[in-house]
Amino acid sequence: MPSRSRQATPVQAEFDTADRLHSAAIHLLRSLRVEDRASGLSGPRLSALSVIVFAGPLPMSGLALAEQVQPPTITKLVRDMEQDGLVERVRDTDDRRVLMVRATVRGRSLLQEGRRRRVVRLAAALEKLPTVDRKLLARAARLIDRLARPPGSKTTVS
Amino acid sequence: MPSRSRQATPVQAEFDTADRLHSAAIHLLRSLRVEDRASGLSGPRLSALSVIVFAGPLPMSGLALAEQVQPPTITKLVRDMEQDGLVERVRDTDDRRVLMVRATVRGRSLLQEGRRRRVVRLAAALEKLPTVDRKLLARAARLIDRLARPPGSKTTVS
DNA sequence: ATATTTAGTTAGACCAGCTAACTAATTCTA
DNA sequence: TAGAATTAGTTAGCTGGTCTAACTAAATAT
Repeated sequence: MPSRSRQATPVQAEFDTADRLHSAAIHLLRSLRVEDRASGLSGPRLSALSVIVFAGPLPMSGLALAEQVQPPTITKLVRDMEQDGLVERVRDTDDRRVLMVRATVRGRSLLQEGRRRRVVRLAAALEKLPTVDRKLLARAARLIDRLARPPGSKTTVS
Repeated sequence: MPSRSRQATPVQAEFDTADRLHSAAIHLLRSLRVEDRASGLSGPRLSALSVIVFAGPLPMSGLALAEQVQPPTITKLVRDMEQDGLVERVRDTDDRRVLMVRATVRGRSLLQEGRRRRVVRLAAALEKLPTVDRKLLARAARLIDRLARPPGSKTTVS
């Protein structure tokens, strides 16, 4: 629903792009959400689990940072995922305040499955696109992700 | 967190792009969410209000369609927005089952303000990008949005 | 005239996010 | 080294957005 540029001043152009990107992201995620219940892995879980699998084990705080959410959000997320047997929390022996989160075998395999499910529809749509468009989107995805982690995000994660 | 392609088979390539796009979208929205409370317009509200302003007045069902959510979601969203004086619901005189939603003056002006706030950080980041990248993202945004409305979405709504 | 369909709502559940206030462990400092 | 300050994480309690199932009311079709 963006693109209400009357006469695109330079600034207006970026603004429109930003707006369009924003609403595209909303719609994209909404359309993917359909697969959620099927796999038992929602977007946030999927995203967190992915970090845990590929960058873990890591402390709760590290996960919060990587996921750009507040600590309590992670507490709840990880607690629920632990209950579902996807991850485990292990007290760090050096610093006994920190809890390391690591994926279980089940978590690992569900991640593969869940990612597959969730993006499969998108991947299918992608396949129908001309090669140029696909390449464009591949580059765009990287750009967007960088854009979305602006100031001091030095997260190694992905 | 994507890009775990060992050897990119054709299918694998699309899968990776899809995955990356997915996680880019999550991160993008999270990073934008910071501005939410400031403007009082969350993502969904902003998106819906945008539809209402530029494609409205329109029936609840039309809004649900445009926003790709179930009717009850719209009921609540619009009810709350009405309470906040952003929109009004008017019973259609022809078909007295339908409720037309239209933006109030306040809604209109808050939309401008809200969009500005919410995407301003993104737009700023965009400005720092080389022109090629900006153009790429502008095209990508359109593509993504189309991708996200797959089968029979003939919504006129931008 | 009744049955069916359609538009929207209500009820009730769930998940994801937040802030504020807390506990426990660690580190700093006087 | 005792006490203060900091840091990691949790709990409690709120808001918002989403869903499905079951409903009401209006319109349409048989």
